[in-house]
Amino acid sequence: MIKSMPGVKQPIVYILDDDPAVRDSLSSLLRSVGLQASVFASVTEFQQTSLAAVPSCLILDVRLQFANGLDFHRQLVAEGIDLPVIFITGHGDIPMTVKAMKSGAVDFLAKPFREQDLLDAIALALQKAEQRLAASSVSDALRNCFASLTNREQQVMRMAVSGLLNKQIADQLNLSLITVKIHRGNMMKKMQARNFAELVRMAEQLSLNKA
Amino acid sequence: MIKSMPGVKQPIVYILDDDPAVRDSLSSLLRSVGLQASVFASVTEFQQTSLAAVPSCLILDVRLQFANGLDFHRQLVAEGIDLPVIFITGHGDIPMTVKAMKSGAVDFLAKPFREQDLLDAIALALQKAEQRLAASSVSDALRNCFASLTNREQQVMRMAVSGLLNKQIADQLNLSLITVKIHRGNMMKKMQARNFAELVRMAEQLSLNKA
DNA sequence: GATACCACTATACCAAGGTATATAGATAAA
DNA sequence: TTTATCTATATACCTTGGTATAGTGGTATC
Repeated sequence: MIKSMPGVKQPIVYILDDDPAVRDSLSSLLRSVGLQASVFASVTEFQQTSLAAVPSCLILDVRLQFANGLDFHRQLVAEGIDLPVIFITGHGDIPMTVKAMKSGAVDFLAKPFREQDLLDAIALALQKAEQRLAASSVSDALRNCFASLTNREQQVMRMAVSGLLNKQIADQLNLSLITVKIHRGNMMKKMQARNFAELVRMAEQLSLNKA
Repeated sequence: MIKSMPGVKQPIVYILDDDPAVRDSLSSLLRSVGLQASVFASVTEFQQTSLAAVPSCLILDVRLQFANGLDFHRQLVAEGIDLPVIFITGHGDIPMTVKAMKSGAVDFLAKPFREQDLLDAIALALQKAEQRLAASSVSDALRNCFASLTNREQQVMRMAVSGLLNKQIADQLNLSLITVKIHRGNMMKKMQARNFAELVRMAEQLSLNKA
């Protein structure tokens, strides 16, 4: 059903539930469809694990022994860990569902649920994870390029993409025109921008205008 | 509580519910906090109304007499009518809630709910409506500028922001260099772009690269 | 037929961008 | 000490962008 494609790494489904029976049944369900599962009994146990750099999602019980799944989800989001989350719960209600979905959960399943519903949710979550991974790897590459610039080159890039002429940049930085041109040329090479339009779009992705 | 600010038009809250008692109680609740309400008993009645160009949201009953609120919401989204929607229902369950939230609803309230919860949801919805309105008015202005360009000028703009040199544009369009320069100059004036970087960002907003 | 708009071209000129070569001071690492 | 990197500058040269002026031809509107 789920084939291992060349180039795309094997996805991982994390399961965080304090009930051993649930952990077992879920992980065996996942294995039966060829998905790799990784189970955790507590928030602390999960936090001690470093997440693999593959498309992954988290199946999260709302009511954990020592924690609230919703709060933990919000904490993950606040920490910038963008892991698609699927909630499962035995004691759900509508306000809880709304809260979970507002926080960005992919799905919210009340027990008992159909296995297929969970598998569908996982498929969607992993798809989102792949997209985010692809997007972040692009912007990672961009950030690396930008970080490889010297301070001056970064300054010149910011000012250039904001629309300033070389002459204006030179005035504001108290430099000669030729110096600005050279910084600009080096910057374009390091950023691997084939033309100025491309550079402007890179700056947009890096949100250089805002910061 | 909700003051009429100068410059910001009076928001409208649409109410679509087939129960007259609900319509009455909701609209009097809204009026009591100074909000303008506009009530509808059926989907057809709502569709016959042209929406005002002010921040607005829709309070939508899930179970209507001749229609499904969730489906109607999806239809609105599909038609590009981006009106923040708050669902209310007397017979809700978790899957229904998930479906509504996935479609982009602002909130989902099961009766009986606290009045304050609804008012909070409305405040959030109207805030979103304002943001969308502001964003769309900006891109409307941009689209008007772009539409005011002649065909040639649009072509030249697309090619310029994709990074092509005037010479390359001239070759591809079988024009002389000077003709391209003139189209480009006229285009910059009409787009009110102060520099090329700004033009690239305008093109991004118009998503000229995709289409 | 006059007017307006669009598209296209040419000449001429100036401003701006970009590169190569060469030089030089400052600083930090091997 | 040598090496490397960053910073800054100058001269020279070429390409590209942009504008003004002037003119041609087509099309549509009044």
